[in-house]
Amino acid sequence: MNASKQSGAPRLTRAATVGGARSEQPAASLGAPGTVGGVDDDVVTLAVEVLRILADPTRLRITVLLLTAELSVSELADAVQRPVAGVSQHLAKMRLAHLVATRREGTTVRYRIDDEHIRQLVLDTTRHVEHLLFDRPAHHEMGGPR
Amino acid sequence: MNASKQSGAPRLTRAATVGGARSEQPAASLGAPGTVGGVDDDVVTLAVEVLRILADPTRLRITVLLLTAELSVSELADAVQRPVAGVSQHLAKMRLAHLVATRREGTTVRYRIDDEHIRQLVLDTTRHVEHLLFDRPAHHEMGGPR
DNA sequence: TGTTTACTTGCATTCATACGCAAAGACTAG
DNA sequence: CTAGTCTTTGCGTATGAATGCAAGTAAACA
Repeated sequence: MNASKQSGAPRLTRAATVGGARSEQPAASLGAPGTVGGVDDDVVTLAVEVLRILADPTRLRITVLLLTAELSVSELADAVQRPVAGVSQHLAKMRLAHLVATRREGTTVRYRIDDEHIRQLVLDTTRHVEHLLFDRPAHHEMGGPR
Repeated sequence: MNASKQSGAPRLTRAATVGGARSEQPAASLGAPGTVGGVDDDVVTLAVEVLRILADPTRLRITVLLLTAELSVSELADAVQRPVAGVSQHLAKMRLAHLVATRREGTTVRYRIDDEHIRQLVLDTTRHVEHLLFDRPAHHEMGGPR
């Protein structure tokens, strides 16, 4: 019995195949090389890296703020109501993943989103989640200060 | 100095405000109530919950597989090349977050994505990431199997 | 040069999560 | 009821990540 193959996932494999460079991994059973579960490994890796960064309240807020404005660390810290040092750490990770770009202006550093794909990804994500929230009234409430 | 307000983020606040029910939190400084950094709290909470789930290689692969087919646990386990028990655990979390729905068929359980918003979110995400990968050839390689 | 402002980095603590393994449920078939 | 799948759940462990605090760097200014 076997149900993987490319029976499902559309061109997820193809698209990345066009992209060029990728890591090599011998497929254990079947499917295209560099592919597991019908999804290209590199796409999964990159997607996970980006999603992981967005999957944090503070970073998500920062990202959304940066969608429309170029802001400094202290401005962001003030906006999301977190200590500056912490925000800086988050920004460092976002920078490592190339989600944001920086520009120095005197002693302050202004952050922005320079990648259009990232911008669209965030816009679409928030949009879908808003619809999701609209369709389903609160499911999982239950206190838990955090 | 203050740079937050709604100077940036578009209707992220409005949209959810229409949605109705949400948690209550007194804004520390300013901005709409139930809002931090110009982004609605509930939208952030839900988004983070969903993103967290997608931000795992196995779960992302499973999700993509379920985009186009209704599969059983063992089929999924085989496809993503992971032990059945582990896949079941992942599916449990996805179920808790209402990302997937199940249907029993004898001894087997078939999983599927029943929410159209989730489907679109995943499709858009993978699409954007593919473009991302296409534009930028590998940035962060560096030895280290797995 | 010394000081102030703005940001970054290092470190320790704490909490969350993924993984593997083993046991328990659920359902079909004899 | 017993045997055999398929799936779920519990548990211990190891790894990863967020947070707070303190020290370090960078640029403007007196």
